[in-house]
Amino acid sequence: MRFATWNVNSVKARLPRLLEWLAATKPDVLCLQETKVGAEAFPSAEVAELGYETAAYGQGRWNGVALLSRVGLSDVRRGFDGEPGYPDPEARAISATCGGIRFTSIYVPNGRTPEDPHYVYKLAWFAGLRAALAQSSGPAVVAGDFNVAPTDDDVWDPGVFVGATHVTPPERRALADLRELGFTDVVPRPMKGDRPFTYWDYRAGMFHQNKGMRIDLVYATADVASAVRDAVVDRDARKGKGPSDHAPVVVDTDPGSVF
DNA sequence: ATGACGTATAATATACGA
Repeated sequence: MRFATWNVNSVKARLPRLLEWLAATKPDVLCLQETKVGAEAFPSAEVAELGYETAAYGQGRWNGVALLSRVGLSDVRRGFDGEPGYPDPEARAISATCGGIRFTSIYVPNGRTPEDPHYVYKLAWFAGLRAALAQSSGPAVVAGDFNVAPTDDDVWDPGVFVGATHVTPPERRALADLRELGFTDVVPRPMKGDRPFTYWDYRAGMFHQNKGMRIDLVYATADVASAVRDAVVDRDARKGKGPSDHAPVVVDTDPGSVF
């Protein structure tokens, strides 16, 4: 199986690139984030022409997540039990069973700054996600924009991030709490350079200088993680005219593995 | 060259992103 995660930063604005990428990469399952459309406006018909079923969860202007699958898509759940909101729950998580694996596409709250109420919300959201995942069992993949760089090696210059969100000990603790549930961080290889960054700010030529962050993560249960044969950041998708500021992470499991 | 911010909206400025 090939599965992937990609923060597309608006599925409407990215639709031509998304369709081109799907046709070329052919993932069996794709976790999308920041679709920025309501479920009714998701381009389901367009991706259906490429053989994909869609489950979308959106609220219009902000957030929005979706799952695309060509290996089945069942038991769709939007959000999760006990999900915190700001104050109301936002479209940040969607789950479905595809090819025997329970996939969850997540877009974790940004947090803005460690002093901001959104930072408290971010940590509460992680805690809620952890509690919900603790209630489930079986092969699972939680993939998406975690908005946390797991280590200092996952940002281009730790000095720049002193006092900033995405690198604080409580945020990294939230990731560790998920791993303690039995999830493995499937670290991809970079296509180029020494570190597998997945996000580069649009501004000031950050991509071209490889000043990025690894914040798009794939967390897999042991059965799935042990079947992984390759994982890569598709930085080609960050190139050219009109890219998202995030690159997809593409994971291949052993063809002999059945879940 | 990958090439110097982008997306969305009750819009011509503002919120948000990380």
